[in-house]
Amino acid sequence: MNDNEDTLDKIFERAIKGKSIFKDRNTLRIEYVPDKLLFRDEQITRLGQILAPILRGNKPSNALLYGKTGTGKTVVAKYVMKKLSEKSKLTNVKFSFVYVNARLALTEYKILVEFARELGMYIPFTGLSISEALDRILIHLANNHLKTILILDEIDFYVKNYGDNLLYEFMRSQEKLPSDSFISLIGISNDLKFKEFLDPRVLSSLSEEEIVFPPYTVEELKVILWERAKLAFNEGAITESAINLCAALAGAEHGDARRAVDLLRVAGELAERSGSNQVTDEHVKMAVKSIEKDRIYEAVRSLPLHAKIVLLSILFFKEPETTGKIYSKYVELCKKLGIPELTQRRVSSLISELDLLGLVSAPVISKGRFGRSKRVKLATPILTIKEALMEDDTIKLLF
DNA sequence: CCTCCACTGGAAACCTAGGCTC
DNA sequence: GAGCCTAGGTTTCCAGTGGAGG
Repeated sequence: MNDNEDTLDKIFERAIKGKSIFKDRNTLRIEYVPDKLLFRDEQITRLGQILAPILRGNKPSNALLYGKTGTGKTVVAKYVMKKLSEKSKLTNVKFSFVYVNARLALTEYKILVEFARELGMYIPFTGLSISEALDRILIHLANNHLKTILILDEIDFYVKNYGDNLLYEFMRSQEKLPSDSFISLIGISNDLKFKEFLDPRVLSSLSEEEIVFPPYTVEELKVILWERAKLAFNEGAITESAINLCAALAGAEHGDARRAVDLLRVAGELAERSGSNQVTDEHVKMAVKSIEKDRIYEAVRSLPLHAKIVLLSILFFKEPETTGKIYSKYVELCKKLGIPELTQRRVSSLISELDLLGLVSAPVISKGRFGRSKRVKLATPILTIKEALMEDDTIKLLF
């Protein structure tokens, strides 16, 4: 029996016996909201106090939650909203809460589209002005006497890219709404500096209440992971040192619980796939690599065609190259494909975008007499990028 | 100290897809 | 269907620039 057969055999064997590493892998998903949130009592209480007035039909203050990624902001917000919804069934007050992630929505307009969709109304994905879209939402709220709490996640991303117009409109929306409906805004931010971009009026209104989420310590992460592991894995399916390693790796960054839980999930999946019956340190180490690879793969795959061609052009050079050189290569590739090429100005922007995604590194350097340009080189394993680029039918023609 | 390369990156104009009103 | 609107991507234009070589 060779290794493959051996592995398959183990997997099938376990499937038959109904025994697996996981008891309930859903508890390790990002969206999962646990019944009990650890080390966040203070924040939960504060947010609860802030939002409680809605149970009597009054408008809660706007609030701002901030802290680094994976410090529990989103999960606390969702948790409190869940509890609040349950409580509201006992009273007559009807309200809705809407969760929108600004970074996933991408544009100002799409935030509104998302907001509307969550309220159960339809707004066309193009064709309306922003103010028209907002007006429609307000009319909908007014007609249905809706009290709404809008949780705007990654609000810093939105403000940095689009300014605070929309926030300002939300703040002023009360003037256009009857007294029995309102929008309260809960902003969630990874970055405190974004306040500098806000108009003072918006700032004072948004940060009527502020809740800070400190990073988890490694010790706290360990406890959190243990709690999750108990729900997710079968008895004895994970070693203590594997959990500690997850906690240590995530703690080394900045106490990122999301990353810690992610590591645990992927490590579990890898262990299961390899036919092992226990998650060990080795699986965690493999998980680190696997997560990084997936990230790159996904980033490349979702790139628009021209960005992919630019990336491929960069791939051709072993040494760091200037924008000019890469542009010539890019033009050459476009000719081969028989598609019209973009201007160098645009390609320069595309390179900057690839830099932002972390796929390439492209700092601007000066070479004195020989001009000033970006120094472009890959920042990620070439094989992974190649593999991901091959997925594209058009790009494939160039290999 | 000055020059001048090979761009950078801001600003505005332009194009396209789609929805609006009448 | 005409004539209007907007968002988002792109092109056009161009002033600005860090520093090696003179």
